[in-house]
Amino acid sequence: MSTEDLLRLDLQLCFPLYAASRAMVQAYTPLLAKLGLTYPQYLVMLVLWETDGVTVKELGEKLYLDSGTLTPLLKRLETLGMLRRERSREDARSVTASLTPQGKALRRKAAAIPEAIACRTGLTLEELSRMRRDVQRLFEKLSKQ
Amino acid sequence: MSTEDLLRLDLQLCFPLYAASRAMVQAYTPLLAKLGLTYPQYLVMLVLWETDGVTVKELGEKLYLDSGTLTPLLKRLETLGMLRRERSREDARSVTASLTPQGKALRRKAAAIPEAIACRTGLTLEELSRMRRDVQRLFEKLSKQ
DNA sequence: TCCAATTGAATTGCGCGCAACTGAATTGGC
DNA sequence: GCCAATTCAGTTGCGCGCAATTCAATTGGA
Repeated sequence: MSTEDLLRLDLQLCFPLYAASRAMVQAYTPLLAKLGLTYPQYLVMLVLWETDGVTVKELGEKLYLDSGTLTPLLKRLETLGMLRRERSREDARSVTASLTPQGKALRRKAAAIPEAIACRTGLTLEELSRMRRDVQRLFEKLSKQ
Repeated sequence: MSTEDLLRLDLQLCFPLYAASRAMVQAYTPLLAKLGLTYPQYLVMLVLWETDGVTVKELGEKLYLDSGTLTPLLKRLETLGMLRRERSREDARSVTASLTPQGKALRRKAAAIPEAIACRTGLTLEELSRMRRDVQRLFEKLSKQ
């Protein structure tokens, strides 16, 4: 392939990835709007529904986001009444986010979302699983070093 | 799979996609910094290097971005001296972006980027090609309707 | 030839992402 | 026990993305 070709938009992997990621968020948006959440806020809630009471640092490690993104996002979720933020007693540098009853209750309303999205992709569960694994591997290659 | 499982972060396709897309942009960032470009600005340049003199509308159709994103982005590229923006004479509603000599010249410096990124993924050209096709198909499914 | 509907770009407002920095708390080497 | 180095959250600033709106130019039907 020539240098000419290598710069062609339709031959890049980055562009479909970028477009698909945005289209995925757009697919979630109307479903999440019913819960009053944005997509990144939904990711934080997924973590908290699995493991309540996590620090900003732990959230950052799971979601690959830093405090510059998470601090204002968590403040918004706190304002919405989904969680409480409080300084850790053991280590006053860290802040822990814990679900309110309302935040916990939202889980039931979110339960229908994954299947709705899976349907939208038109892929079988096996295809979805393989794709997730492949994209995950790509992420790991790109993120290390 | 239970509803419990369906909400697990590590079983979603959306999250690897979101993380990989951001990691891909991060991989480009230091390479593009040498050209003075951000990743979305680079995408606009890719379009212009293929087809010089496109309207905001055409750019939006190729990149799936709207004027709210493109107008300020194009103004920044104009300030950088990469392109000129001018009202079309045939239809005064539309605005055309055309490369300056400096914008055209930047292509040569960008020529090395695609291969550098391809190496970073650690995938063969066949694997990259298959992945691009799969992600492209996912995008098409998600974006229609 | 009107003029209502449509189109295209620009603007506004908001929520990310992220780099760079700040400041307080903790740790670890001596 | 001291203090330099590190860690953690928060802040600032900027560039997207995108919804919603505005406004001017064009189109198309009566």
